[in-house]
Amino acid sequence: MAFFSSTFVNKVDKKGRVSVPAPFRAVLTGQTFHGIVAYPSLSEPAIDASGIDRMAMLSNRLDADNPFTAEYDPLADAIFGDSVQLAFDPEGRVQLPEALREHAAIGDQAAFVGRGPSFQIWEPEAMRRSREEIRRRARETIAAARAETK
Amino acid sequence: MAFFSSTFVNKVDKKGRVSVPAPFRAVLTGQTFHGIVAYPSLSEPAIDASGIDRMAMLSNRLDADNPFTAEYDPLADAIFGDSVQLAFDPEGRVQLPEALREHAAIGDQAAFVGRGPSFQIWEPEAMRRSREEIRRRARETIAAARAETK
DNA sequence: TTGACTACCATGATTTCCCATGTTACCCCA
DNA sequence: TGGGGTAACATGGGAAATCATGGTAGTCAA
Repeated sequence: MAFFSSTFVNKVDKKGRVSVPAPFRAVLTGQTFHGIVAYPSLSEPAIDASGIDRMAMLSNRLDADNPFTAEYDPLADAIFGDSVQLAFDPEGRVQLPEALREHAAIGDQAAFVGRGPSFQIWEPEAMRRSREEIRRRARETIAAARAETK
Repeated sequence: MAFFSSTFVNKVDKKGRVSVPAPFRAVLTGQTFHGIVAYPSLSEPAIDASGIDRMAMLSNRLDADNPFTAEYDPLADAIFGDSVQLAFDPEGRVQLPEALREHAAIGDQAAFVGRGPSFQIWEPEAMRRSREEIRRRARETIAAARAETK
């Protein structure tokens, strides 16, 4: 019943290792796989990630919802085909594969962004820009809603 | 069901710690997470906060929908990316992260303002000004309404 | 043997916990 | 009703544990 929340920026060392923020690791304790599952985001230059339990759940839901629809194949393919299980080392770090780092343009820093049941990993500057854009839109939506009620 | 009400001003020490007013803590007892959830207000220089149960509710609603819809991203980001879970220390204090303190321009004092199911944290002087402004507008609205009925 | 990966160790910084203090609010009783 | 006592609370500082990070050595496989 814990969530991934908040944002943490950690360093990526020469070997490609990154510390997963301790609060995130805490959320994952007790799961069957001691690490995270990661795959490239379908819509953003970021890495989507969560514990393995959620992947299992997603798999079930996808399968139950639409195993024969047109959307299933590409979706299932994108998610499970490109997903990687990254185990924690004794210090709670994971090794980001080159392909994932490239997708998110991650250099020597990685931003972990909580999203409730899952989280994302961004290149910090790209995340800042994306977030700014999101806030701008949110404010516009609010403003539009207010204008309507007048 | 209890509500956050009244206003309390407490000190922020060198380490960034603040006592959450005892009456507010009392409202939060019994929740699954012993602390508060805080995030920057979209429209004001203040910090919005509440217990974690409210977050859990939001999360469940989000996740019940298909997590691959277009609305999911910005919403999940706004709610969880910017929110922080702040645990109580044994004395009932929380540590306000630098980013939040900055957003609300909080120095060595913080004002806790009850808002029913949630509360806000302000820099005391900014809160005073904001309240004054709100009252002024309320008076104007009333005055305008009276003028119309004449 | 080389390269990649994993475990192990060291270090500095931060955070958390624990204890002490002063103050205020509340209660009980004479 | 006045006074003393007690409990709750906000606050401060120091100690201990946690965490992020960097480097080194060992292991396995190609």
